[in-house]
Amino acid sequence: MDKPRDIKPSMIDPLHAMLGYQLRRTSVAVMSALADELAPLEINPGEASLLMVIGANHGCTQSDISRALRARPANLVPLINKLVMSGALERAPGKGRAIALSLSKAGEILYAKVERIFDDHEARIGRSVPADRRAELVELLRRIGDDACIAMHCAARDA
Amino acid sequence: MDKPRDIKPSMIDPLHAMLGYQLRRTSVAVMSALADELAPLEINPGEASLLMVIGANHGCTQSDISRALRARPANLVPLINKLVMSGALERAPGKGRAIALSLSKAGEILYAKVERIFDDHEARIGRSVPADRRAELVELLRRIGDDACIAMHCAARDA
DNA sequence: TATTGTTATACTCTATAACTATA
DNA sequence: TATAGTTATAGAGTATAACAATA
Repeated sequence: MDKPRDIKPSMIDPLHAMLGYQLRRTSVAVMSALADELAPLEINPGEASLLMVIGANHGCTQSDISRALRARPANLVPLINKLVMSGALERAPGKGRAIALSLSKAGEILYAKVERIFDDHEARIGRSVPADRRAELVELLRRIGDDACIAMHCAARDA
Repeated sequence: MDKPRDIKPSMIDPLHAMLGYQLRRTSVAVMSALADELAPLEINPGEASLLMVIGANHGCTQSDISRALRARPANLVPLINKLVMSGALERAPGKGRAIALSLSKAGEILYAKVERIFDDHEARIGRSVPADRRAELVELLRRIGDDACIAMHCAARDA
């Protein structure tokens, strides 16, 4: 994690007021904090969000998850394998080649712990935002992200 | 970049309302868009922010930059080397072992292009935010990031 | 054939440790 | 010795291509 070194007072930071840069800085700091909070469970944020999605969507498939989390199916394989290996996830045959994923008994227990850590984490990072403004902020972020995506695909199409 | 695949309507996204998750999603989308916008200059966002910092702080050193950008000095080496190699940066002897970095003539031209791309990029991603709210949003992000950092170091200290 | 899942792989980012050079 | 810079390297995270399995 970044050490909190003081920046030389004479330095000008031209990125200081930039939304894009602060988005990235904040995201890195927040993800790093979440990783620390999850460390006692010996899972990382990626595995934790996998558990959250499966816990809320019992029987969903790997491609359902890849669409929900916007991750490449290939990159989910090692995460799912680890959680199956550790006994948190169970696979059951699904339609076609699909495999339905669900939480085992042990998985439910882990899921409850992850859910709690996520809630605490949210409360912690949300402290700086007035409570009545949080939903608005999340919605705003979602819109900025969606617009960036759309702009990008337009650019790709025009090229 | 993520393909805009539709999520199955029956899927519940438990992360949808989470600030931490949307921060990350948005940051990834925005950075990816910036990378696309910078591609014609054959530099990436990291190299571009290096140029921005040096352009605004003529004669600064590598450790000044690493503090300003919160990057490891070791990770700046290949970026600086590339920009020196391409003729955009010049090195001059500084205090002690320090090296003062500045823009060459060619670097100034590249810097102007980068600055313009950054400005356009900011305008594009800021479109979703009412103009009178942008500074407030950036300040809010900065506070969330700083708090996450502090909380993390407290946790590390308490452990 | 279209969809799903898996393997292998490569590239980027980020982190640490160990080293050199200068005051 | 403290600070600055470099090298080598290891670990995530994320991307693609090629392939296998099922309807």
